[in-house]
Amino acid sequence: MDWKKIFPQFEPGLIEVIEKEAVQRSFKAGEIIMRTGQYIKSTALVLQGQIKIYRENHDGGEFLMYYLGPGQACAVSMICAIQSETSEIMAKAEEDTEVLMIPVQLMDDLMNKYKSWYQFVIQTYRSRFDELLSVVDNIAFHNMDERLEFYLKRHADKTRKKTLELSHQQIADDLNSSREVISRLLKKMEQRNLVKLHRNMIELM
Amino acid sequence: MDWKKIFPQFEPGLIEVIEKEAVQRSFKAGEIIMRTGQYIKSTALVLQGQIKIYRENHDGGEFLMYYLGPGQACAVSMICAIQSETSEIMAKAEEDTEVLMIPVQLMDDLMNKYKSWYQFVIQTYRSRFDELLSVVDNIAFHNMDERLEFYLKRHADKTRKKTLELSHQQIADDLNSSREVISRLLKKMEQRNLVKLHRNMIELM
DNA sequence: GTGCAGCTGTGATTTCTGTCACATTGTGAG
DNA sequence: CTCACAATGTGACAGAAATCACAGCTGCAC
Repeated sequence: MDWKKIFPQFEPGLIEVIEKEAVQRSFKAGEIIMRTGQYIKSTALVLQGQIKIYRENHDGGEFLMYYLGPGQACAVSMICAIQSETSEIMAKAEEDTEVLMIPVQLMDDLMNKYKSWYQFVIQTYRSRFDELLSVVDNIAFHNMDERLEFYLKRHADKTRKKTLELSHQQIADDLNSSREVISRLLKKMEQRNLVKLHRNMIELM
Repeated sequence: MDWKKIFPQFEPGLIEVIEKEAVQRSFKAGEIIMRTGQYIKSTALVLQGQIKIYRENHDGGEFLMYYLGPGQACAVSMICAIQSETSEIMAKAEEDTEVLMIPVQLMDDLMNKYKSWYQFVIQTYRSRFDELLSVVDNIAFHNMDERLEFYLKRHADKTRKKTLELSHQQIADDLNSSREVISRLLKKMEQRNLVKLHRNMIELM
């Protein structure tokens, strides 16, 4: 797998270092990549697949924050990595996923030596921060029906498909809501001709 | 005002540059320092006072994210500054406030040259990100009563006082709720002996 | 086929929150 | 003191969402 195509902005020297020091790892769909409280030893760059970043509640509730796709990196792991701290979030492979693990110890050095790495890190902070902001906006200012629409759109964007293979229960989990509520809201959306419902699949109109 | 005492971790060379290039500004209590959509020309280091960072809704709703006190800096302004982008948030002086404005153009240079600045920036990202995470936790997983308790505690921590000078309306605004709801919840807290209510003032027990 | 497990639909009920309407109380200006 | 205004208390009601209880349906294993 040629990871250099996925990070075309990286400069030659940086590529060399990564080539030498980083480890490529695979995760199966559904596998937990990182849990709350776990010690972070490396920063993950996503090569292929999707990683779901979410928060977990003391009593089992989940709450989706965002997805990471190819070419993206986990801001939390970078921040924690730099300070060698523990994770505050959960990361799970949504599909079969390939990541490049860059050891913590390299971070400072890369930041200093390679402009393209420095910019990549800053860019990552920026976009994850923005994403978190829009998440806050959503739960602070919008009801479940609007949050559901936003969720479906975002999901469609990520997968580039108009048909989402999701059960109502999965959606409810991501939004920290309950299955019945989601079912009812989806029905209403269907009546407004925004979606068509099938078993394990939602078609966006 | 001797700002060097507030940022003791800064190295001599860095202090010199800041001394030369930065501008000190004052804001009166209640003054808006930055609004949504505004172009960012500098990063703000807080010397004195409190700055409230919040999100504003299209129809006037507010939502408090966090406060910045002396020795802290606005992560959003740093991120935006580095990329010369516009702000997504509102910043308001809660008290009379002194800040040190560092021009955008310096950011890259400071990051490269001064380890203590680099670490300060990383530290700022880290703590703001964490703070945002705990905000998300709060609205995602907790009801208004718990959010109110969390809010009061956080406020007490910030001001280091057990008596909070707040009207119910102010609290409701910060939590994007309504005055009546807050009044009732506070009454319940008083019955549980967690607080004592006075006019324009809440005493934590 | 039979049976089972996992989705989905729906009604009834309850809790939480927001909203409206109004009464009451404290405080400062004049 | 009096008036005006801001802050607070409270009841009634409406809507959103969670929860409980079931029923029907689909698809897979055997």
